[in-house]
Amino acid sequence: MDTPNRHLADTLRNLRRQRQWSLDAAAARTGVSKAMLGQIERGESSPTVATLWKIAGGFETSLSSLLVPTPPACSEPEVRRAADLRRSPAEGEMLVAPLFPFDERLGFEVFELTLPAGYVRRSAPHEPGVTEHVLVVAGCMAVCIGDRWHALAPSEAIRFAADQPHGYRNDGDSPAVFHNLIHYPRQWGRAD
Amino acid sequence: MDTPNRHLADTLRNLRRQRQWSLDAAAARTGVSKAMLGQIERGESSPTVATLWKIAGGFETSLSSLLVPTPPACSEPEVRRAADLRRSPAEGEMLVAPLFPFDERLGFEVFELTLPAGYVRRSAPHEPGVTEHVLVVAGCMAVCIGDRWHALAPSEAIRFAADQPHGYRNDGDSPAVFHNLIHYPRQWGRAD
DNA sequence: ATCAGTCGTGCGCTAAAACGCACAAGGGCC
DNA sequence: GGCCCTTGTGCGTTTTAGCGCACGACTGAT
Repeated sequence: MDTPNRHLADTLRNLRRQRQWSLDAAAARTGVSKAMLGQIERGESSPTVATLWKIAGGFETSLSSLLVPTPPACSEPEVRRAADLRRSPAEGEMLVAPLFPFDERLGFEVFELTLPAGYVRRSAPHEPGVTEHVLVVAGCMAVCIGDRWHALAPSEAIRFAADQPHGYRNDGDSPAVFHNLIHYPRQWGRAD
Repeated sequence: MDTPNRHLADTLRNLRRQRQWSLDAAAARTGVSKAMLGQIERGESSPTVATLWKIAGGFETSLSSLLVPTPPACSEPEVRRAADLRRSPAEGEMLVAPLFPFDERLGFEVFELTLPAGYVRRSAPHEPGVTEHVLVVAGCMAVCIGDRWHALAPSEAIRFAADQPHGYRNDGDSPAVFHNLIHYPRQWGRAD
């Protein structure tokens, strides 16, 4: 399988053309011979990590951008209407409205959560490296991280590592609403 | 400079140990000889992209994770209190409260924006690949993407490519509040 | 003259096999 | 029982051989 070599070939050639560098110029900047660069650009050679590192350095770019295709940003605007959001909750239960599902390119997902008055929820830890954000929209609530509760008012927010037990609690008399933004550590360039 | 090889060596050995695989087992799964794997783990060899691809495949992980150190997630919870948020706006001006500044590890930043009644703002395009999210907290507003306006009510949201002219408008009589989440394309493994 | 591609050579990556090491299971003996 | 030696097995390392990466020099084309 030479998928990464193919992509490497294309991006490297595009990068060089884009900057109007000759093979010699690129060789001078990267410290890699022009012959090697030419072969890589044509997909005839699979460079070692060491030379790839020199190339990335000379081009002042990242290793990853040379190896894995940078996913194109979403072109069409995506709107979430109220009609899409209202998930039927059991009475007295938490209401979960997915605003934006997980997107590989962005690395996170966003929910709108509504907690009935007095509601308490504890969540199991997520995978290691997961970061959760709570942005209070309305109501008075508290977030539990580990064993400490953090009280939050509207317009306040908290960010915490979610790979530990955590929970939410509504301290007020009216429903509490908050945006829940969960970020997962990126896994780029999966091989299968 | 052998920084990536050093990191590759450590992470590869850790990964294998963590899964309790012998070199033979790893060789069977990756299709790379155990001798090669041993040398790479010991930092004695700089593998080619092709073999690195096979290794990533066998370990069911990403190329990037083998090459660049995965930044640790934030360990201490970060709270944004109301006191931190209130930026003094000129009267009749837009109020910008930074909730979470840009974080290299997460790739985005979050603001809370408040638009006075009738306020209209146009923004210049961001860099290519930037994705913007508008999550309406209160009020009736509209978002302009390119030349089209999208009306939004509370609890509604929109995601769009921000590398084009865009703008916000408050359609109601009361201030409109929304969370603004801006994602920047990641650049991993810079060589310098 | 400049740029891209090719040729020949050496070194390094890569795989298969052989090696050394540690540990556990037995087997014979006192 | 305790003891020593052997055998076997699994693991990581080292060796051997060759294929391919990587470079400098050359050629051709515009």
